[in-house]
Amino acid sequence: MEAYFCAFTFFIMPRVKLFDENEVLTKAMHLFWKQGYSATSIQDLVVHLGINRASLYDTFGDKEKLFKKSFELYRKQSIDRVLQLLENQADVKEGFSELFNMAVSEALLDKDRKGCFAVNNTTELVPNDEGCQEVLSSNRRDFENLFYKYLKKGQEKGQLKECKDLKILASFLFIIYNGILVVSKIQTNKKELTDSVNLALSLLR
Amino acid sequence: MEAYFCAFTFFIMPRVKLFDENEVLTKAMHLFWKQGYSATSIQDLVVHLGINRASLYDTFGDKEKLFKKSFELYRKQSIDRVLQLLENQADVKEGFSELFNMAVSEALLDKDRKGCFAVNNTTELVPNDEGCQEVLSSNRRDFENLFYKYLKKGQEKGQLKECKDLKILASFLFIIYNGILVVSKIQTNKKELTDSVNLALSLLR
DNA sequence: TTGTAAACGGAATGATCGTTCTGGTATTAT
DNA sequence: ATAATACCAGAACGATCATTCCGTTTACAA
Repeated sequence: MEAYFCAFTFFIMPRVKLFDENEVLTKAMHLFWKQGYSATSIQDLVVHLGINRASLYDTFGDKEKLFKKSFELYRKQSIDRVLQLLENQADVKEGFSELFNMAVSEALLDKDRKGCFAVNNTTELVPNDEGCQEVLSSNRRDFENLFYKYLKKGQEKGQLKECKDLKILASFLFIIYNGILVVSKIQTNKKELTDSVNLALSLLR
Repeated sequence: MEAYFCAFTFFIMPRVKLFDENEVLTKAMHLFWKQGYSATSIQDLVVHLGINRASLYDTFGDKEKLFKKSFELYRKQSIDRVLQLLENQADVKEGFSELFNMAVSEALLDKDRKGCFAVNNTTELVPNDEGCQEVLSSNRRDFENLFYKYLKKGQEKGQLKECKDLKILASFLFIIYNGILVVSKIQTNKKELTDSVNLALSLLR
């Protein structure tokens, strides 16, 4: 009887997790996105995430680990969104037009002026954090590859008459995308932004 | 005699300043540029500037004032450099080519990967600091106006055959410039960067 | 009921933050 | 020599930082 009892104590599973880890991580993502790594304190996180300080450490390790997990979530979500947006648009030029104009619209609507987490991360952390550089390099590669495949598909459908090097075109579009994400944080005139975007898109012919 | 003495005590000028304020400010600029505002401590500054903690406060007020003065210095220097670079190049397209390629070269040479202080400042501070937004807006306007005047001059010399809206072209070039400054922090392949730059410049015709 | 672990509020840790203060030294015009 | 000031080294301030720990409550499977 005692042996029976001891054997089964290993399988006791008391109190399932109450808060949703992904939900909490999403909140952390938004706070880091808005404030950056250095300017966000654990106290900020405790208040904003709505979970206990100790639970935070138990679940995510430490501040840096939580930040990196938050950024990974952002990265995944943002590339998924872009992928979906482009896949839903059969015309190449129209696809990039939607992507860039969406970036502009969202930037101007966001009262927090968070910008793009990846860009923010690039400027805040790259000088000192080496591990971060790899993540951001992967991010750039992922976007450029995504752009490239989309361009290729459009080319095969005959939507690009001028025979440009699509690799170059993809990295050009990534540069433009980043430029838009930065400038739309300080330029609030939508027309000026969209005019510039359209000018850039005139290279897709 | 006593009256004579008292009158002249107003004109006693003991011990002239030993350190050069501009020299110290330049050092502060480089540190803030590299590390950002939040991640730079007063202790960092004391060590890096080589002046006493109290002298720092006597001379510059507080951390925020020192940061803003540092950024103003950067802003002035950077626009002066760009102005000079463009003025020394009679051909519009060649001028922007030099500007963008210089940005790429400098980014790849800088082992600190500091990027552009203005871009860093945009991403780090805009969400929370309102006074900073005005400075950055002025910065954008200054650059776009500078670009516009340079384009105008080129157009009058017949260097731009296609009749584009030069205001739009100027803000497009500012977006590209910002994009280059961000992407060159994580993209270390020079050829890919310059190829993209050249593609963007093909809009100048 | 009972054992187990999740989650909690909140205190405590030691380090570092920005800032101010103290006291002493160096320099300069009188 | 003297008065005035620039500059320094370093201590001290209270606040906040990231992190750990404690004691208690909660929920669930056995």
